[in-house]
Amino acid sequence: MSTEPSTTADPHEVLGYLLKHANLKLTALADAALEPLGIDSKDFGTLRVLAHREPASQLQVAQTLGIDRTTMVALLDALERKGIITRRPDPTDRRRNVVELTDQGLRTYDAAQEAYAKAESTFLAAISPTATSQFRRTLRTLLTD
Amino acid sequence: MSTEPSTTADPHEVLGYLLKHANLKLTALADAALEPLGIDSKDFGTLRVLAHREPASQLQVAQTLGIDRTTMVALLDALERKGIITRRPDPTDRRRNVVELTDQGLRTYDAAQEAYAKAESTFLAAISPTATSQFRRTLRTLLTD
DNA sequence: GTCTGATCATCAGCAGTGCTGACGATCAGA
DNA sequence: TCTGATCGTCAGCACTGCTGATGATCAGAC
Repeated sequence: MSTEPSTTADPHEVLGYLLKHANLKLTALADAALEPLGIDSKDFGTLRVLAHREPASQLQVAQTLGIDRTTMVALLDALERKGIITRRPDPTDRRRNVVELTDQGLRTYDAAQEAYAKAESTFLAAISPTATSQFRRTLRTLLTD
Repeated sequence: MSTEPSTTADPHEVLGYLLKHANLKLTALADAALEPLGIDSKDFGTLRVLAHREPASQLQVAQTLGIDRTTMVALLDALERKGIITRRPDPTDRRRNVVELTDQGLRTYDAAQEAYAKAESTFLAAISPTATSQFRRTLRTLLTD
């Protein structure tokens, strides 16, 4: 049986391939949709975290996104240069930077949210709403395992 | 509505996050399972393509895997150094290299296939077989769109 | 035959990403 | 006041994937 593979004959059936390319496709769609706003899907992830939390430290944001704290630095540098976020020392713990959306950042986020939703719809256009929520639920289950 | 986001409040709900981390988790599991064999999940993809085709040119393999032809060079270099594949000029078109599994490569592939299947099962352990095939089908649909 | 344009594998170089390890500043507790 | 830990930052490394160039080769036009 192990020398007579059948179901794995098509590399396109392999989960790793499917996940990788699904991710690539969605990212490409999102990046294209967000490009007019001057941000990409990675930036958008950061904005989303900031928009839905109390002003957070850099580390908290990074951990929520699942990226390294050193990677977060450059990401925030770029967003700060664009006037989308601000950093200021946390008065209660001056080791920390409090990261917040600026007013402009909030406007950018609102526009970005629409753009991203559109990209996600495009990505999901081929499957039904039921299949979509099932898909999302499955992914969540696989991760929280 | 766009200023009152609800379903997107949790960054972990976002498709991009879910896909990325699902991919990361599966890759980590597969790499760990394949590590004793001296290969990783990327190498395994190459082996699978080679095992299920007529001896193919480098370009064909790269296109099947969806990676760049220049990336394929280094990948095959490593596999050749390990004695898993061979390259020889195609007699009918000497611009091409015919890439083939060696006998050792075939043995490695057989072992790798079992190891990878085990990793995939671990990854999918939390969902039912029905949900698994549904999941696979959905991914395929999203990509062939 | 001989050009011309295309194809293939390779290589150098570049950009993006993520990591480790170090640093200074700061905090919390002994 | 010490000691050890934490946070943000930075330099440096590794990995990946890309572009653009090169040399060898092929196929078709003439």
